[in-house]
Amino acid sequence: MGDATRWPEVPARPDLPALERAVLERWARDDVFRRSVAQRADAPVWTFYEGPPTANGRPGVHHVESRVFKDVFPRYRTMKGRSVRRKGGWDCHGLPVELEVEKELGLDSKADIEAYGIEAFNARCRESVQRYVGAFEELTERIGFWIDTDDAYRTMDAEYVESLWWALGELWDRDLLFEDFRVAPYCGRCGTALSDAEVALGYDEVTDPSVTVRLPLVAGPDPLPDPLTDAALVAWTTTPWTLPSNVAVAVGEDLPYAVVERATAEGTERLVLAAELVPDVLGEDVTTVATLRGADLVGLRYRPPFDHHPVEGDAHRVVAADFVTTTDGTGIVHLAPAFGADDMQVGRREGLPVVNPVGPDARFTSGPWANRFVKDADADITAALDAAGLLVASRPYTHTYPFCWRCKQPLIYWAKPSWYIRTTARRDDLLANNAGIGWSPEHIRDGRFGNWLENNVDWALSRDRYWGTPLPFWRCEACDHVTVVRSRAELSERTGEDHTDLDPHRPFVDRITFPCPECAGTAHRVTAVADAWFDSGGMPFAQWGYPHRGHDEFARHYPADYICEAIDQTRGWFYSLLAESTLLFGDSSFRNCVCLGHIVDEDGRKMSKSAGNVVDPWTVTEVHGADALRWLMFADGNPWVSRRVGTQQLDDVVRRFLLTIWNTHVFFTGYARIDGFDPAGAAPPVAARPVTDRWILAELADTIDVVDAGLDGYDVSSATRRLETFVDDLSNWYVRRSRRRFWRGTDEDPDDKAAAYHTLHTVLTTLAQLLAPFVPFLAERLWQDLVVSVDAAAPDSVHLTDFPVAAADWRDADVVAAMRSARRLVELGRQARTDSGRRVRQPLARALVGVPAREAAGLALVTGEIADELNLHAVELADADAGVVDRSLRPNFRALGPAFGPDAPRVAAALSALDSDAVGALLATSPPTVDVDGAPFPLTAEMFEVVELPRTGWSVARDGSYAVALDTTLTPELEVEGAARELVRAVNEQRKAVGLALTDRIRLEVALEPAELAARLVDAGHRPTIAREVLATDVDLEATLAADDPTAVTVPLGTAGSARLRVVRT
RNA sequence: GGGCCAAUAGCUCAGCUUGGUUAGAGCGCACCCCUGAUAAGGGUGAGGUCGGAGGUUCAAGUCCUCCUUGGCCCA
Repeated sequence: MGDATRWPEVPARPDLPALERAVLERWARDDVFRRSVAQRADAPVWTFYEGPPTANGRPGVHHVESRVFKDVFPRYRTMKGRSVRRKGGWDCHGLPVELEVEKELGLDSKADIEAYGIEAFNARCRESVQRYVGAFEELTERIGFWIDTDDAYRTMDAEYVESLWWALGELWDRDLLFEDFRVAPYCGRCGTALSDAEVALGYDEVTDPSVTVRLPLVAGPDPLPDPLTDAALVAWTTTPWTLPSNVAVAVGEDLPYAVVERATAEGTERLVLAAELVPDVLGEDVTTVATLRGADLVGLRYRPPFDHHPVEGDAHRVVAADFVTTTDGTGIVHLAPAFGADDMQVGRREGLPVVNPVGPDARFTSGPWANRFVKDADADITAALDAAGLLVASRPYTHTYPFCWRCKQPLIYWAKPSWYIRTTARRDDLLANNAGIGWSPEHIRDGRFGNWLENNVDWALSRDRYWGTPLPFWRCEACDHVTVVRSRAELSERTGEDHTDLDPHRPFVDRITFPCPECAGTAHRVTAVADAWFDSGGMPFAQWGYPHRGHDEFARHYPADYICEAIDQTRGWFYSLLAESTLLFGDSSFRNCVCLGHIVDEDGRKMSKSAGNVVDPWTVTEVHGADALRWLMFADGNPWVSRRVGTQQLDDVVRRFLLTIWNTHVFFTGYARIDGFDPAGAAPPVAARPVTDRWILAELADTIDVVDAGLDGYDVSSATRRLETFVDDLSNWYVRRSRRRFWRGTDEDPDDKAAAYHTLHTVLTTLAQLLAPFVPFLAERLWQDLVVSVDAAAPDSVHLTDFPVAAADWRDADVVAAMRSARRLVELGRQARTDSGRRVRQPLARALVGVPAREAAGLALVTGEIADELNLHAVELADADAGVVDRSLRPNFRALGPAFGPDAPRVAAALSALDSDAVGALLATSPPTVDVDGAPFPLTAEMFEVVELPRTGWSVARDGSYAVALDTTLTPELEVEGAARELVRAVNEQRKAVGLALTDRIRLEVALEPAELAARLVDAGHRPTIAREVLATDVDLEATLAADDPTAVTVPLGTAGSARLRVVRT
């Protein structure tokens, strides 16, 4: 062994957060992140896109989740030799930012904002975004997410906005942009449409008047078929105020409808509605005249309920729609495209007109109820229907309805002009590109995301807001011609003024006009801004300012190999990325996508400020450390299921995993210091090392394979599970079995000791590399202590190393299998010892073991391990021929099933029932054959397993095909040997009790009871063993120790007697 | 109302893709061991009709259908 190494002193109980802060300092001082990227500069590129977090609030634990998942795979790919640029990004625009600023400024509506001034308002938005960026950057660094925040793109930067302008220009040229009405939830008092998120804030249960109306059928080009003559459709709505705008009714094509007749004051009438709903709507007093399918009604015409508003085009007819159900209403749905998203969609398909007599204040603009808030007109409209003889019924209807979260007014759904991206024109491309994406979990592709794409609707792009990417559409006030401007340079050309330094935000761009290229008019910008999702979906090109600049970077980093966000982004970022790249470039901008579940508290509840169960990431990092949080994220269940984060889970990770690794490290480093182990010294060849060493190296090789394959396939679960198992194997089998090899004297068996040191050192350093992507702090500390401190030439950070590759001579399937059997047998042996009351310290002569036949040969490798672990002199394979075992058969259904089909269970039962002699007879025949109800069934060797159970009266434990029988006989020799072991243990305990160092030598004084035990120990040759084990230079087994000597202790020595002993340092 | 996911030990989760007759782990619990990893470590045990009902199959926790409950997304 060398002696020049300087192993660091490693504290038994680490302060993990402090350790991490020290690592952070080291990374910063040595510029490790930058160097890890720089040293791969010429390697093949692997591209990661940062899905920009909206910096409109302080970061929470859920941000940590996505950020550590964004970290682990780039770290891994870097170690695998790829060039992985980590460009950060910030999503700066959008309604959440505006709302935050509105709150700060005490503004309450768009009118307030405009009164405050758009320029000042947007300046505050910009400032608000920047305020939180700092908080994100700090947390990002603390959790070890390596991302280049200095190089980050910002969606509010002029170059970014210009890229989006270019993209919109491309879409315009390809006829993929258009303007049309869009129905959105709208507050008439605030004068603004609300986002889905805002609408979700204001749902409330209310009772509204619902009306059921008759719509008399009228003959169209063809006369009405017989049962429908003089009949009326029965339609139902909870928004009577939309009836004046009725243009059609919808039926379900495959639903059954009934024509019923009922008595009225004037005679009889015929009504048409869904057959299933007749009793609910009309009661029992009706006669069914005819039954037909919805499809039979399609195309029929009816008289509209009101005629206050001019209706152009082909209206007032029956159309089919798949959203029609029979859960309530009449199965005939009134359509007013101006006031319902479904209605508008059907209206587009059917070419229905839009009748919209409602103004931006949600009041009627014309007709008898002009200037009335629409919902206030419901009662009068119902009365008018009744007066016209159209009202079948009017009932209060209780449902949840959205209200404005600001002013509590009921919202209406209202059509307003809006810009759309014609994504439906590329639906097949979207689906095809989606099919090529590697989703995790896979079901996203055909499930949530695929379904969403199947039902794709055009992307509503415009928002009538302030803090966003202004749509670069300039419309001529004279001829309506639209000019799409792709850059500030183009704007300069068109205006003849220099706008190259323009801030391309409102209100600056709004002020710019230029001559219409088509006529003599002047073009003004449309006032809308883009949906913020258009910003983030454009990041693959816009982050480089492409195509105005950044051509090389774009070419090099498109598409992304990997992106990751929470699962709620399917319709957000994942969609906007796919839609924009499909429409602009024809392919998907990302190849693999990991979707994450949500974070919940330790009891599985959603985290929310109001519940007071929000876990602050800073508290976690300061109490448990970032590695603990990271490992919890990676190892707790699958990434896409919601994850519980709380003290209990974090404590568990620290104790069970991180500290187990640390304890192993402490163990190794402690002894390496004592022995001055030099890892550069000659290592015994693996094949020459003891079986335990070969075993742990084989397990290590397998762990490398599993972790490598897992990370390669974006599967952290199987990787972390394998690492947890490996760490447990290492600590609780390898180290525990090997302790003695480290602390016994170097001169006893130098080769064995060298093998142990080299093996454990290899394992720990490799483990550090395997852990590096997951828990970068602990991995770094291990690497520093185990490698950098003793090898000046080694990479000075684990994150600068290559991902480990298993050496060929580590792999050893036989040893792995044998050790698996051994550990199972040891378990049984311990059980047998417990049952028999023979504690492990008492040596026993031998055990007979039974294993499945295929494992018998390999068992020789590990019988020594079993004997040692169970403190046995011999472990022997039970031998049927020696007559000491009973044999029985265990059927193997895997082979029996296919061979015998329905007979398999009976054959299996017959095999299980055979006694030892019958088994012998069966094995003696060829082929082995079993009789079932008189019929012979010839068997193959695969169809059963021979179980050998020791026949002796020893202490037996059995599990399946494995069995252990302990010979519990205590001979005088074994008794004395047990006494020697007890004595050694007691002396060592005493050494510790009096505060001796591990290396101190002693003089041992022992008085034995009975006195002749001394002679028995000496005669059996235990004296030198005792001396060696307790580092005694002198052993006196016949000392005289006074009963009241406080420096002496009395201890029992098993069944042999007891001892009074004293240790004296020499 | 639609889509997707989940349901396995007291709790948290593996196992399901590729069906095989003994369903595993951690925590917790009970009992015990160890005392040269020691403010650590380890063992043994109890604990399961694998949400329910059908079906396919020689064989179902695993595949299929329906249902129940919870979650997410959308209407």
